[in-house]
Amino acid sequence: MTFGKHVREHREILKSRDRRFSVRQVARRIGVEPAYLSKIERGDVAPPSEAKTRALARELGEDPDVLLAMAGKVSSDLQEIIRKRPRLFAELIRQLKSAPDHAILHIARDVRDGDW
Amino acid sequence: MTFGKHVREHREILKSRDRRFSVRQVARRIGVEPAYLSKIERGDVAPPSEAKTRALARELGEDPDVLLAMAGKVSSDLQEIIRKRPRLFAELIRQLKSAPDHAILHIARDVRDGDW
DNA sequence: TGTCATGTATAGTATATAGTACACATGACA
DNA sequence: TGTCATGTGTACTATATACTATACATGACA
Repeated sequence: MTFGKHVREHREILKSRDRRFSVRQVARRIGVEPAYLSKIERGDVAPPSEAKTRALARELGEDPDVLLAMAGKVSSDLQEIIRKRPRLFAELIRQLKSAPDHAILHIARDVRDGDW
Repeated sequence: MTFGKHVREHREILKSRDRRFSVRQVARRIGVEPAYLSKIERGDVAPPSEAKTRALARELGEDPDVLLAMAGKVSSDLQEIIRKRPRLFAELIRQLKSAPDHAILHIARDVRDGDW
């Protein structure tokens, strides 16, 4: 599923229940021209900037990290965390490349619970 | 320490022992114009692309992830790993933001040893 | 049946990114 | 003392990114 199709699909679902989710109105709320959002949804142009993608996620009630990923981006706050300790994070992330989901989830939970 | 100063410093050290580490010769080996490398080292222009930064790291015997971090970038292979499972990695990385180095190292070791 | 909002086609713009090409002054050194 | 490599100043360039602005055809609906 491409970024555009995904956005269009979700927006259409919301629109079917609330007509404030038209291209024009959503565009207005996220701060872009309607024609631009239209082109984005049809894949006519690349996904928008991180800021606009975040606004769109908020508007559609979606996870910004997921939408950013679909846009081919990684959140700038995550990048900053990695850049501060590149060796440590690079190694860890590459180690986790093929780890099962539950392992990653488990580690995150342990860290959150202060098991380190 | 900026990217440029760092590169210049390290290249100069190598050059003092081996004159093949002149701006011109390093530039030639990494595939850029000498004037461009000169400008990069003096911070006259932004750091080069990921590919050139990697070539430079190889040339200087440095960790590419570290040099990329100094260039304000995160390796594209890491980004791809994150983008494939954005929710999991986003949560984990944010959890680890203020974790001590040894904790991250410890986790990486556990994962490598298959303790998951 | 007029108006109003809708989606979209077309054309254009500003800024950033990632460099090249060439010329020139300087210092080493044979 | 001529030549050669060195570092760098100046002037461009190509492509990507991230949009805006305007106009138009269409369908709803009062």
